[in-house]
Amino acid sequence: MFGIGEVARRTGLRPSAVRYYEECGLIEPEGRRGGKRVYDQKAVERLTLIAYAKSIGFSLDEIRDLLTGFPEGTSAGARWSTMAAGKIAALEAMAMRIDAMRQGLAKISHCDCRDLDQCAAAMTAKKCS
Amino acid sequence: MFGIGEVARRTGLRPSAVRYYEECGLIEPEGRRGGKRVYDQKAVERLTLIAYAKSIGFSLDEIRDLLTGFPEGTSAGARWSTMAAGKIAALEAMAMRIDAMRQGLAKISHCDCRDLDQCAAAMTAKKCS
DNA sequence: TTAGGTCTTCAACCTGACTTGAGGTCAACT
DNA sequence: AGTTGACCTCAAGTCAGGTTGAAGACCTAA
Repeated sequence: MFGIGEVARRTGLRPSAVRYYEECGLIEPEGRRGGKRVYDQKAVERLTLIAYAKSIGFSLDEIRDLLTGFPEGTSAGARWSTMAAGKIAALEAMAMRIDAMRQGLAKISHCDCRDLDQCAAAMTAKKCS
Repeated sequence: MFGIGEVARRTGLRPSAVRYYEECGLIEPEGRRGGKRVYDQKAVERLTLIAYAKSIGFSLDEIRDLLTGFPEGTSAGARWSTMAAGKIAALEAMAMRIDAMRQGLAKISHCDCRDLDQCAAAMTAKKCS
């Protein structure tokens, strides 16, 4: 049994984040002892899962769906792949966006306008090389 | 000479955004007429430039630097390439981050854990395939 | 007894780029 | 005279994912 500080230490989160996740409905302490939250090993595991889900792009709302938004007994694979479907498309879009930004940056890096005013004028005229 | 609404229409921005850019020091109206902001063609061009800079990843703070943070007479190319240097690295990092997320998503999509608890336990044990 | 350490709650703050709303001005048209 | 419509200012709200601070409770060791 761990206090919130210990759970935080074990998961790399901060206590305030753990409380915040509780407020968002992602996790509940196993109980209270003298008013203090008490957690078990499963909480550590669940928080690790949450941290991982976050790292691959899920919002807290989505993670709550992942954890509680499926019929009891739905397999992990089914949950994950349902949730991942839209995310992958979003990542694809983001990757294309980044590529466009990179090309934009490359283009303006060898701009030979005299000054920004000329550059701006060229842009407005849609003639900026 | 245009009012703020006309300038906004020509640049695809909203009047509130133009006022906000003014507050941030990115642009000034050419003057006031009866209390109302009045803009010239250069303002339209400058706002177009601002919108473009935003689209390739610059923050408003960075755009203010771009416009006003160089010695008078610095060429457009010099300004852009200075500003772009760090951005390109940041984009690279972001692209790698997205790739990692994509791989994470692909991995968990064919997870064969019975349920999320098992999946979480496997993750904590660093044995999640 | 007192200090230290860990925890509690609740409200307020933070970032960035705006938007929204209230309440008012002003000129033009009917 | 009245009514649009475009504009003004200033304060506050929005989004997410938390953090920070104040004020207090509780336990333990010196």
